[in-house]
Amino acid sequence: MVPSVPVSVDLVVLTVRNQALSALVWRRDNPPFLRRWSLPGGFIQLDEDLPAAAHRILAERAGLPGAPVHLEQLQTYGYPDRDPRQRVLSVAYLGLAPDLPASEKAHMSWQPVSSLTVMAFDHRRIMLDGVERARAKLEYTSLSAAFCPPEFTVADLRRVYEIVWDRSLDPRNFHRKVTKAEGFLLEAGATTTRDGGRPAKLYRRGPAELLHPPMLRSLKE
Amino acid sequence: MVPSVPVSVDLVVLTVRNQALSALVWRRDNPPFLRRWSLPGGFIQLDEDLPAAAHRILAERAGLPGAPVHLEQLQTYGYPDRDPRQRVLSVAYLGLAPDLPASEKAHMSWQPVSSLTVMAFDHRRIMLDGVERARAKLEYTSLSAAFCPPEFTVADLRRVYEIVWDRSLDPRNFHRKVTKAEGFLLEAGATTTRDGGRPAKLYRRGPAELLHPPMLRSLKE
DNA sequence: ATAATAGTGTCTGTTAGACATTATAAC
DNA sequence: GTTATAATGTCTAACAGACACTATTAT
Repeated sequence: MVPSVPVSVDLVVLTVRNQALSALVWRRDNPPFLRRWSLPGGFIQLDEDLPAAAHRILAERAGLPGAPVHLEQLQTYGYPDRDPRQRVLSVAYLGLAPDLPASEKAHMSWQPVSSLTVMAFDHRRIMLDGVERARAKLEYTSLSAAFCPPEFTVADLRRVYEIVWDRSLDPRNFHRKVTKAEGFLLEAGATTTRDGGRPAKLYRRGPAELLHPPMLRSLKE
Repeated sequence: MVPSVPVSVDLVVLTVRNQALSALVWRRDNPPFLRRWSLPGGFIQLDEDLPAAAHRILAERAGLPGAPVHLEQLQTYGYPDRDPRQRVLSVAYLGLAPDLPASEKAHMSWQPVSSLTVMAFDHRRIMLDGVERARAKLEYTSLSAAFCPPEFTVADLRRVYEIVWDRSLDPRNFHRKVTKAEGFLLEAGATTTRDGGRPAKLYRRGPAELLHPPMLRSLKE
């Protein structure tokens, strides 16, 4: 006799908006945790793969169909009373997105991570785990570009690092490191003066997934 | 109506034995995959937490009760037909252990990772994901010491890195880096001449979990 | 012209990797 | 003594961080 458990997929979708690292959340309109912020999620269907469920929930529940979101599995949360109604196992996925137009769904909104101090279930823990994963991965992968639109400047990319890490970075050293890292950035050819001053070159994501050398967040401020 | 799925916990327990990175596996004695190597695993019980299930399986199924094994969640595998009999979601855990006495269980043995080219279900994929996680974590955490007995020499630790990474490392540079890394090693006071030559100091694990600076596997051999 | 931002160069201290040398045991 | 391994030291090239300087736009 093998016990079965309902399995949900919950999403920690992060973006950089208004100078703040923000997560996609919705306000619950039913008990338990009525009116608390909650991560978008849903139960997996029979014969549905986990990544497929994550993409379906991103489209249907989160209201971001077809959005260019990097999705990767985060962790699985399973202690028995994390949902007071019944035991639910939750496979969390981490999504990184550029600053998108608002979700089409009612009750769904981007909220700064720092403001989400109280959430439904164990969703705050899940969200914080996702934030820490994102912070760590910016060091040794090229995922920072997942927070940017298809074409972006070095300054755009620097602001992503500064906001996600909550640190200021020297623009000149950052420029040198990021343009020297093999396969990180490809010149798009065009420039922009949207930020004023000398025109900035536009770049696209390069083929590299891992950064050599990595962008280390040093110990000092 | 919420679909439920049986959930198993499978273990990738790794150790360094006979100059080889080895995993704890057993030979299946039932179909499907009769006689294939398989990871130790079992279904979670009602009201059982995931880490608790992992420890229970380590003791009962793997035959290593009370062994000093570092356990951490690896990943969750859920595509629908990974078990041909019925859909099973598997939460994999990674375990790192010193060279232990053999498991008490029949059919259970340590096999070199490189020899496990064919396994039951998707267990080879799971095992390789665990190996890659272990390789990566040796770089920036102090987990290498989890492969060592409570007291060990710098040379012991170096052999762990060399075998897990399949690289040779310069003993002198390794010694300098590892003894300078803050909180990595604590002198145990004693020495040993078990390897011949000048007596080597014995160390214990220090309090640090993260290494500053990290032990990078460089690009070159 | 001034202001603002982009991009390059220079200097210095730290670190990685290569490798010489010394230290302490067994035989 | 020789041999084996441990531990320390030296040198050089690469890199991080601090910061001066030049380049190109808008006003």
